[in-house]
Amino acid sequence: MPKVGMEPLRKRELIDAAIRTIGQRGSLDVTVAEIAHEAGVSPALAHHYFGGKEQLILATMRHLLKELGRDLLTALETARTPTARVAAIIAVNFSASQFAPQTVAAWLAFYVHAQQSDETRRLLRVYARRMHSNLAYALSRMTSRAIALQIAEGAAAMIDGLYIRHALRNGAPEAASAIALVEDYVTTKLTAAGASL
Amino acid sequence: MPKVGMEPLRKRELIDAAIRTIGQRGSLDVTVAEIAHEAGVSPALAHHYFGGKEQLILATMRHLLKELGRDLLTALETARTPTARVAAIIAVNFSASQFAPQTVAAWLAFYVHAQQSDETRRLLRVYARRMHSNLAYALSRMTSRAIALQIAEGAAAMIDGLYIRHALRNGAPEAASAIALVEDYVTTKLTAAGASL
DNA sequence: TTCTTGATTGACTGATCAATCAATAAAAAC
DNA sequence: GTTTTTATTGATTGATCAGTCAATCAAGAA
Repeated sequence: MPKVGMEPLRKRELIDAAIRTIGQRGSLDVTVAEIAHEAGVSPALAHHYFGGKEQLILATMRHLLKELGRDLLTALETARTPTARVAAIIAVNFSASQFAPQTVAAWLAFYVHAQQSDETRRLLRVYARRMHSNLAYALSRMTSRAIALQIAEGAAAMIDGLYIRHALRNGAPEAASAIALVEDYVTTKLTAAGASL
Repeated sequence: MPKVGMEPLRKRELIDAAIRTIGQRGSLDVTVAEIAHEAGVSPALAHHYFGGKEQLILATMRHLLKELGRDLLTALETARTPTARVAAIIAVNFSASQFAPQTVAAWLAFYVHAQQSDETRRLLRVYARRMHSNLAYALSRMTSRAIALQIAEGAAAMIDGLYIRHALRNGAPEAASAIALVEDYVTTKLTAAGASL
Protein backbone atom coordinates (compact mmCIF):
# COMPACT_ATOMS: atom_id res chain seq x y z
CA MET A 1 0.00 0.00 0.00
CA PRO A 2 2.67 2.52 0.85
CA LYS A 3 2.96 4.75 -2.14
CA VAL A 4 5.09 7.78 -2.60
CA GLY A 5 3.73 11.32 -2.17
CA MET A 6 1.55 10.50 0.78
CA GLU A 7 2.83 13.39 2.87
CA PRO A 8 0.48 16.16 1.73
CA LEU A 9 -2.50 13.81 1.77
CA ARG A 10 -1.80 12.51 5.25
CA LYS A 11 -1.10 15.98 6.57
CA ARG A 12 -4.39 17.19 5.24
CA GLU A 13 -6.24 14.20 6.68
CA LEU A 14 -4.64 14.73 10.05
CA ILE A 15 -5.51 18.42 10.06
CA ASP A 16 -9.10 17.68 9.14
CA ALA A 17 -9.24 15.07 11.86
CA ALA A 18 -7.77 17.55 14.33
CA ILE A 19 -10.46 20.11 13.51
CA ARG A 20 -13.18 17.52 14.00
CA THR A 21 -11.70 16.15 17.21
CA ILE A 22 -10.95 19.53 18.77
CA GLY A 23 -14.31 20.88 17.67
CA GLN A 24 -16.22 17.98 19.17
CA ARG A 25 -14.35 18.08 22.45
CA GLY A 26 -14.38 21.86 22.47
CA SER A 27 -10.87 21.87 23.82
CA LEU A 28 -7.26 21.26 22.89
CA ASP A 29 -7.20 18.52 25.51
CA VAL A 30 -7.33 15.89 22.84
CA THR A 31 -4.70 13.22 22.50
CA VAL A 32 -2.60 12.74 19.43
CA ALA A 33 -3.93 9.19 19.49
CA GLU A 34 -7.51 10.42 19.19
CA ILE A 35 -6.70 12.66 16.25
CA ALA A 36 -4.71 9.93 14.52
CA HIS A 37 -7.48 7.41 15.07
CA GLU A 38 -10.02 9.86 13.65
CA ALA A 39 -7.76 10.17 10.61
CA GLY A 40 -7.42 6.41 10.41
CA VAL A 41 -3.68 6.25 10.99
CA SER A 42 -1.40 5.43 13.89
CA PRO A 43 -0.36 8.07 16.44
CA ALA A 44 3.24 7.57 15.40
CA LEU A 45 2.45 8.83 11.93
CA ALA A 46 1.17 12.11 13.26
CA HIS A 47 4.45 12.64 15.03
CA HIS A 48 6.31 11.57 11.92
CA TYR A 49 4.70 14.20 9.74
CA PHE A 50 4.29 17.06 12.19
CA GLY A 51 7.08 16.50 14.67
CA GLY A 52 4.83 16.91 17.68
CA LYS A 53 1.42 17.77 19.00
CA GLU A 54 2.08 21.51 19.21
CA GLN A 55 3.04 21.71 15.56
CA LEU A 56 -0.01 19.74 14.50
CA ILE A 57 -2.17 22.19 16.40
CA LEU A 58 -0.45 25.17 14.83
CA ALA A 59 -0.87 23.68 11.38
CA THR A 60 -4.55 23.20 12.16
CA MET A 61 -4.88 26.85 13.14
CA ARG A 62 -3.11 28.02 10.01
CA HIS A 63 -5.45 25.89 7.93
CA LEU A 64 -8.53 27.40 9.56
CA LEU A 65 -7.08 30.86 9.18
CA LYS A 66 -6.33 30.31 5.50
CA GLU A 67 -9.86 29.05 4.97
CA LEU A 68 -11.29 32.16 6.56
CA GLY A 69 -9.02 34.29 4.42
CA ARG A 70 -10.20 32.57 1.26
CA ASP A 71 -13.85 32.96 2.22
CA LEU A 72 -13.27 36.63 2.89
CA LEU A 73 -11.53 37.18 -0.42
CA THR A 74 -14.30 35.44 -2.33
CA ALA A 75 -16.94 37.50 -0.59
CA LEU A 76 -15.11 40.76 -1.20
CA GLU A 77 -14.57 40.04 -4.88
CA THR A 78 -18.25 40.17 -5.71
CA ALA A 79 -19.00 43.15 -3.47
CA ARG A 80 -18.73 46.41 -5.39
CA THR A 81 -20.02 49.13 -3.09
CA PRO A 82 -18.60 49.96 0.35
CA THR A 83 -21.93 49.02 1.91
CA ALA A 84 -21.84 45.65 0.22
CA ARG A 85 -18.25 45.16 1.31
CA VAL A 86 -19.09 45.76 4.95
CA ALA A 87 -22.05 43.40 4.69
CA ALA A 88 -19.83 40.78 3.07
CA ILE A 89 -17.22 40.94 5.81
CA ILE A 90 -19.85 40.53 8.47
CA ALA A 91 -21.59 37.72 6.62
CA VAL A 92 -18.38 35.72 6.18
CA ASN A 93 -17.89 35.57 9.92
CA PHE A 94 -21.30 34.00 10.35
CA SER A 95 -21.27 31.80 7.27
CA ALA A 96 -22.13 28.17 7.79
CA SER A 97 -18.55 26.96 7.71
CA GLN A 98 -17.21 29.60 10.10
CA PHE A 99 -20.11 29.65 12.52
CA ALA A 100 -20.44 25.88 12.84
CA PRO A 101 -20.38 24.94 16.54
CA GLN A 102 -17.27 22.84 16.05
CA THR A 103 -15.39 25.66 14.36
CA VAL A 104 -16.42 28.17 16.99
CA ALA A 105 -15.40 25.80 19.77
CA ALA A 106 -12.04 25.31 18.10
CA TRP A 107 -11.44 29.05 17.85
CA LEU A 108 -12.30 29.49 21.49
CA ALA A 109 -9.82 26.80 22.45
CA PHE A 110 -7.17 28.54 20.35
CA TYR A 111 -7.77 31.79 22.20
CA VAL A 112 -7.00 30.05 25.46
CA HIS A 113 -3.99 28.33 23.98
CA ALA A 114 -2.71 31.73 22.89
CA GLN A 115 -2.09 32.52 26.55
CA GLN A 116 0.75 30.01 26.53
CA SER A 117 1.93 29.91 22.94
CA ASP A 118 3.56 32.90 21.30
CA GLU A 119 2.96 31.54 17.81
CA THR A 120 -0.72 30.96 18.52
CA ARG A 121 -1.03 34.51 19.80
CA ARG A 122 0.72 35.83 16.73
CA LEU A 123 -1.64 33.96 14.42
CA LEU A 124 -4.71 35.21 16.21
CA ARG A 125 -3.42 38.75 16.00
CA VAL A 126 -2.94 38.39 12.27
CA TYR A 127 -6.57 37.39 11.97
CA ALA A 128 -7.78 40.22 14.21
CA ARG A 129 -5.74 42.81 12.38
CA ARG A 130 -6.93 41.64 8.98
CA MET A 131 -10.55 41.73 10.01
CA HIS A 132 -10.13 45.18 11.51
CA SER A 133 -8.33 46.68 8.56
CA ASN A 134 -10.79 45.26 6.05
CA LEU A 135 -13.67 46.71 7.99
CA ALA A 136 -11.97 50.05 8.56
CA TYR A 137 -11.08 50.37 4.88
CA ALA A 138 -14.61 49.78 3.65
CA LEU A 139 -16.08 52.04 6.31
CA SER A 140 -13.65 54.88 5.62
CA ARG A 141 -15.29 55.33 2.21
CA MET A 142 -18.50 56.17 3.97
CA THR A 143 -17.46 58.31 6.89
CA SER A 144 -14.45 59.94 8.48
CA ARG A 145 -11.38 57.89 9.22
CA ALA A 146 -11.81 58.33 12.96
CA ILE A 147 -15.42 57.18 12.97
CA ALA A 148 -14.56 54.32 10.63
CA LEU A 149 -11.91 53.07 13.05
CA GLN A 150 -14.31 53.28 15.94
CA ILE A 151 -17.06 51.37 14.17
CA ALA A 152 -14.58 48.75 13.00
CA GLU A 153 -13.43 48.20 16.56
CA GLY A 154 -16.95 48.00 17.91
CA ALA A 155 -18.16 45.67 15.19
CA ALA A 156 -15.15 43.37 15.51
CA ALA A 157 -15.66 43.16 19.27
CA MET A 158 -19.35 42.47 18.82
CA ILE A 159 -18.60 39.68 16.37
CA ASP A 160 -16.13 38.06 18.77
CA GLY A 161 -18.65 38.34 21.58
CA LEU A 162 -21.37 36.73 19.50
CA TYR A 163 -18.97 33.87 18.84
CA ILE A 164 -18.45 33.26 22.55
CA ARG A 165 -22.16 33.39 23.20
CA HIS A 166 -22.73 30.99 20.34
CA ALA A 167 -20.22 28.56 21.83
CA LEU A 168 -22.15 28.70 25.08
CA ARG A 169 -25.51 28.20 23.34
CA ASN A 170 -27.19 30.54 25.70
CA GLY A 171 -30.31 30.54 23.64
CA ALA A 172 -27.64 32.25 21.60
CA PRO A 173 -28.54 34.23 18.50
CA GLU A 174 -28.61 32.32 15.28
CA ALA A 175 -26.43 33.44 12.40
CA ALA A 176 -29.18 35.53 10.82
CA SER A 177 -29.95 37.54 13.92
CA ALA A 178 -26.27 37.85 14.78
CA ILE A 179 -25.66 39.37 11.36
CA ALA A 180 -28.64 41.68 11.82
CA LEU A 181 -27.35 42.86 15.18
CA VAL A 182 -23.90 43.77 13.85
CA GLU A 183 -25.27 45.39 10.70
CA ASP A 184 -27.70 47.39 12.76
CA TYR A 185 -24.81 48.68 14.84
CA VAL A 186 -22.87 49.70 11.77
CA THR A 187 -25.75 51.41 9.98
CA THR A 188 -26.97 53.15 13.12
CA LYS A 189 -23.50 54.53 13.74
CA LEU A 190 -23.09 55.58 10.11
CA THR A 191 -26.45 57.30 10.07
CA ALA A 192 -25.71 59.12 13.30
CA ALA A 193 -22.43 60.28 11.79
CA GLY A 194 -24.33 61.70 8.84
CA ALA A 195 -23.10 59.30 6.22
CA SER A 196 -25.10 58.74 3.09
CA LEU A 197 -25.86 55.05 2.75
CA MET B 1 -0.33 24.31 64.74
CA PRO B 2 -3.34 22.31 63.69
CA LYS B 3 -6.25 24.13 65.22
CA VAL B 4 -9.92 23.51 64.82
CA GLY B 5 -12.04 25.43 62.30
CA MET B 6 -9.42 25.58 59.58
CA GLU B 7 -11.79 24.43 56.86
CA PRO B 8 -13.24 27.78 55.73
CA LEU B 9 -9.85 29.47 55.92
CA ARG B 10 -8.08 26.78 53.92
CA LYS B 11 -10.84 26.64 51.35
CA ARG B 12 -10.60 30.36 50.87
CA GLU B 13 -6.81 30.22 50.58
CA LEU B 14 -7.01 27.43 48.04
CA ILE B 15 -9.59 29.29 45.95
CA ASP B 16 -7.48 32.44 45.98
CA ALA B 17 -4.45 30.39 45.00
CA ALA B 18 -6.45 28.76 42.21
CA ILE B 19 -7.44 32.17 40.80
CA ARG B 20 -3.83 33.31 40.84
CA THR B 21 -2.48 30.10 39.34
CA ILE B 22 -5.14 29.79 36.64
CA GLY B 23 -4.88 33.48 35.85
CA GLN B 24 -1.14 33.38 35.47
CA ARG B 25 -1.14 30.29 33.31
CA GLY B 26 -4.21 31.50 31.44
CA SER B 27 -5.57 27.99 31.39
CA LEU B 28 -7.14 25.31 33.53
CA ASP B 29 -4.13 23.14 32.76
CA VAL B 30 -2.73 23.71 36.20
CA THR B 31 -1.99 20.89 38.57
CA VAL B 32 -3.58 20.54 41.97
CA ALA B 33 -0.02 20.47 43.26
CA GLU B 34 0.67 23.91 41.79
CA ILE B 35 -2.43 25.41 43.34
CA ALA B 36 -1.73 23.79 46.70
CA HIS B 37 1.87 24.98 46.64
CA GLU B 38 0.71 28.50 45.83
CA ALA B 39 -1.58 28.26 48.85
CA GLY B 40 1.24 26.92 50.97
CA VAL B 41 -0.31 23.54 51.70
CA SER B 42 0.10 20.00 50.44
CA PRO B 43 -1.81 18.71 47.40
CA ALA B 44 -3.50 16.15 49.60
CA LEU B 45 -5.16 18.91 51.57
CA ALA B 46 -6.79 20.33 48.48
CA HIS B 47 -8.31 16.94 47.78
CA HIS B 48 -9.30 16.61 51.41
CA TYR B 49 -11.31 19.82 51.39
CA PHE B 50 -12.69 19.85 47.87
CA GLY B 51 -12.87 16.20 46.94
CA GLY B 52 -11.18 16.70 43.60
CA LYS B 53 -9.80 19.09 41.06
CA GLU B 54 -13.10 19.62 39.27
CA GLN B 55 -14.85 20.70 42.45
CA LEU B 56 -12.04 23.08 43.35
CA ILE B 57 -12.38 24.67 39.94
CA LEU B 58 -16.14 24.98 40.28
CA ALA B 59 -15.75 26.54 43.71
CA THR B 60 -13.30 29.01 42.18
CA MET B 61 -15.82 29.93 39.49
CA ARG B 62 -18.57 30.40 42.02
CA HIS B 63 -16.32 32.65 44.03
CA LEU B 64 -15.51 34.83 41.03
CA LEU B 65 -19.18 34.93 40.06
CA LYS B 66 -20.20 35.96 43.57
CA GLU B 67 -17.58 38.69 43.52
CA LEU B 68 -18.91 40.04 40.24
CA GLY B 69 -22.43 39.93 41.65
CA ARG B 70 -21.38 41.91 44.71
CA ASP B 71 -19.60 44.52 42.59
CA LEU B 72 -22.66 44.87 40.42
CA LEU B 73 -24.99 45.26 43.39
CA THR B 74 -22.77 47.91 44.94
CA ALA B 75 -22.60 49.84 41.69
CA LEU B 76 -26.36 49.68 41.16
CA GLU B 77 -27.15 50.82 44.67
CA THR B 78 -25.69 54.26 44.15
CA ALA B 79 -27.05 54.72 40.64
CA ARG B 80 -30.41 56.42 40.70
CA THR B 81 -31.27 57.21 37.08
CA PRO B 82 -31.60 54.61 34.30
CA THR B 83 -28.71 56.27 32.47
CA ALA B 84 -26.53 55.97 35.55
CA ARG B 85 -27.58 52.34 35.98
CA VAL B 86 -26.54 51.43 32.46
CA ALA B 87 -23.24 53.22 32.95
CA ALA B 88 -22.72 51.41 36.24
CA ILE B 89 -23.33 47.98 34.71
CA ILE B 90 -20.86 48.69 31.93
CA ALA B 91 -18.29 50.12 34.31
CA VAL B 92 -18.38 47.11 36.62
CA ASN B 93 -17.37 44.81 33.79
CA PHE B 94 -14.27 46.88 33.17
CA SER B 95 -13.45 47.67 36.78
CA ALA B 96 -9.90 47.01 37.89
CA SER B 97 -10.73 43.73 39.62
CA GLN B 98 -12.80 42.30 36.79
CA PHE B 99 -10.68 43.48 33.90
CA ALA B 100 -7.35 42.42 35.41
CA PRO B 101 -5.50 40.25 32.87
CA GLN B 102 -5.49 37.30 35.24
CA THR B 103 -9.22 37.51 35.82
CA VAL B 104 -9.96 37.83 32.13
CA ALA B 105 -7.71 34.88 31.34
CA ALA B 106 -9.49 32.82 33.98
CA TRP B 107 -12.91 33.64 32.53
CA LEU B 108 -11.74 32.68 29.08
CA ALA B 109 -10.51 29.35 30.39
CA PHE B 110 -13.87 28.77 32.05
CA TYR B 111 -15.66 29.37 28.77
CA VAL B 112 -13.64 26.60 27.19
CA HIS B 113 -14.19 24.33 30.16
CA ALA B 114 -17.92 24.91 29.78
CA GLN B 115 -17.78 22.86 26.59
CA GLN B 116 -17.15 19.77 28.71
CA SER B 117 -18.74 20.54 32.05
CA ASP B 118 -22.48 20.98 32.43
CA GLU B 119 -22.13 22.73 35.76
CA THR B 120 -19.60 25.20 34.34
CA ARG B 121 -21.95 25.93 31.45
CA ARG B 122 -24.81 26.43 33.85
CA LEU B 123 -22.82 28.90 35.94
CA LEU B 124 -21.76 30.91 32.91
CA ARG B 125 -25.35 31.08 31.74
CA VAL B 126 -26.42 32.41 35.10
CA TYR B 127 -23.89 35.20 34.70
CA ALA B 128 -24.90 35.96 31.12
CA ARG B 129 -28.58 36.02 31.98
CA ARG B 130 -28.04 38.29 34.95
CA MET B 131 -26.00 40.75 32.94
CA HIS B 132 -28.56 40.74 30.15
CA SER B 133 -31.59 41.23 32.38
CA ASN B 134 -29.96 44.02 34.36
CA LEU B 135 -29.12 45.85 31.16
CA ALA B 136 -32.50 45.24 29.58
CA TYR B 137 -34.32 46.42 32.69
CA ALA B 138 -32.45 49.72 32.92
CA LEU B 139 -32.76 50.30 29.19
CA SER B 140 -36.47 49.55 29.09
CA ARG B 141 -37.06 52.71 31.17
CA MET B 142 -35.60 54.73 28.33
CA THR B 143 -36.98 53.11 25.21
CA SER B 144 -39.31 50.40 24.02
CA ARG B 145 -38.95 46.89 25.36
CA ALA B 146 -37.96 45.53 21.95
CA ILE B 147 -35.21 48.11 21.43
CA ALA B 148 -34.03 47.65 25.00
CA LEU B 149 -33.61 43.92 24.46
CA GLN B 150 -31.71 44.51 21.26
CA ILE B 151 -29.33 47.01 22.80
CA ALA B 152 -28.79 44.75 25.81
CA GLU B 153 -27.84 41.89 23.52
CA GLY B 154 -25.51 44.02 21.45
CA ALA B 155 -23.85 45.61 24.44
CA ALA B 156 -23.37 42.29 26.22
CA ALA B 157 -21.81 40.78 23.11
CA MET B 158 -19.56 43.79 22.69
CA ILE B 159 -18.40 43.51 26.29
CA ASP B 160 -17.59 39.82 25.88
CA GLY B 161 -15.71 40.58 22.69
CA LEU B 162 -13.67 43.29 24.36
CA TYR B 163 -12.76 40.76 27.03
CA ILE B 164 -11.39 38.33 24.46
CA ARG B 165 -9.44 41.04 22.75
CA HIS B 166 -8.08 42.17 26.08
CA ALA B 167 -6.91 38.65 26.83
CA LEU B 168 -5.07 38.65 23.54
CA ARG B 169 -3.49 42.07 24.21
CA ASN B 170 -3.83 43.04 20.60
CA GLY B 171 -2.88 46.57 21.39
CA ALA B 172 -6.22 45.94 23.02
CA PRO B 173 -8.33 48.82 24.25
CA GLU B 174 -7.75 49.88 27.80
CA ALA B 175 -10.62 49.87 30.23
CA ALA B 176 -11.45 53.52 29.66
CA SER B 177 -11.75 53.26 25.89
CA ALA B 178 -13.58 49.95 26.15
CA ILE B 179 -16.15 51.61 28.39
CA ALA B 180 -16.41 54.53 25.98
CA LEU B 181 -17.00 52.20 23.04
CA VAL B 182 -19.85 50.35 24.72
CA GLU B 183 -21.43 53.51 26.08
CA ASP B 184 -21.23 55.11 22.68
CA TYR B 185 -23.08 52.14 21.23
CA VAL B 186 -25.82 52.39 23.82
CA THR B 187 -26.30 56.15 23.56
CA THR B 188 -26.16 56.15 19.78
CA LYS B 189 -28.82 53.47 19.63
CA LEU B 190 -30.98 55.24 22.21
CA THR B 191 -30.71 58.54 20.39
CA ALA B 192 -31.58 56.92 17.06
CA ALA B 193 -34.62 55.37 18.76
CA GLY B 194 -35.71 58.79 19.87
CA ALA B 195 -35.17 58.35 23.56
CA SER B 196 -34.64 61.33 25.80
CA LEU B 197 -31.38 60.97 27.67
C1' DT C 1 -4.51 11.56 81.75
C1' DT C 2 -6.67 9.39 78.11
C1' DC C 3 -9.65 9.58 74.18
C1' DT C 4 -11.46 11.60 70.33
C1' DT C 5 -11.52 14.42 66.46
C1' DG C 6 -9.98 17.59 62.92
C1' DA C 7 -5.78 19.06 60.30
C1' DT C 8 -2.09 17.80 57.63
C1' DT C 9 1.24 15.44 55.06
C1' DG C 10 4.60 12.03 52.64
C1' DA C 11 4.62 8.27 50.09
C1' DC C 12 2.43 5.59 46.85
C1' DT C 13 -0.61 3.98 42.90
C1' DG C 14 -2.72 3.72 38.58
C1' DA C 15 -3.73 5.89 34.56
C1' DT C 16 -2.73 8.72 30.78
C1' DC C 17 0.01 10.46 27.07
C1' DA C 18 3.59 12.55 24.18
C1' DA C 19 7.39 11.05 22.10
C1' DT C 20 10.84 7.53 20.41
C1' DC C 21 12.55 3.71 17.85
C1' DA C 22 13.39 -0.30 15.67
C1' DA C 23 11.16 -3.12 12.39
C1' DT C 24 8.41 -4.03 8.16
C1' DA C 25 6.76 -3.38 3.66
C1' DA C 26 6.28 -1.51 -0.66
C1' DA C 27 7.53 1.49 -4.25
C1' DA C 28 11.13 3.57 -7.06
C1' DA C 29 15.92 4.03 -8.56
C1' DC C 30 19.94 1.97 -10.25
C1' DG D 1 17.71 -7.85 -8.64
C1' DT D 2 19.73 -5.24 -5.40
C1' DT D 3 19.60 -0.89 -3.07
C1' DT D 4 17.58 3.10 -1.50
C1' DT D 5 13.87 5.79 -0.11
C1' DT D 6 9.30 6.60 1.74
C1' DA D 7 5.33 5.12 4.47
C1' DT D 8 3.75 3.04 8.38
C1' DT D 9 3.17 0.85 12.76
C1' DG D 10 3.61 -1.85 17.39
C1' DA D 11 5.85 -1.70 21.32
C1' DT D 12 7.98 0.83 24.69
C1' DT D 13 9.61 4.61 27.58
C1' DG D 14 9.58 8.38 30.66
C1' DA D 15 7.13 11.92 32.58
C1' DT D 16 3.21 13.85 34.60
C1' DC D 17 -0.79 13.88 37.60
C1' DA D 18 -5.12 13.09 40.06
C1' DG D 19 -6.43 10.68 43.66
C1' DT D 20 -5.71 7.49 47.93
C1' DC D 21 -4.19 6.12 52.40
C1' DA D 22 -2.08 5.32 56.47
C1' DA D 23 0.37 7.83 59.79
C1' DT D 24 1.34 12.02 62.61
C1' DC D 25 0.27 15.92 65.35
C1' DA D 26 -2.11 18.97 68.17
C1' DA D 27 -6.23 20.75 70.48
C1' DG D 28 -10.10 20.15 73.10
C1' DA D 29 -13.44 16.77 75.58
C1' DA D 30 -14.21 13.32 79.07
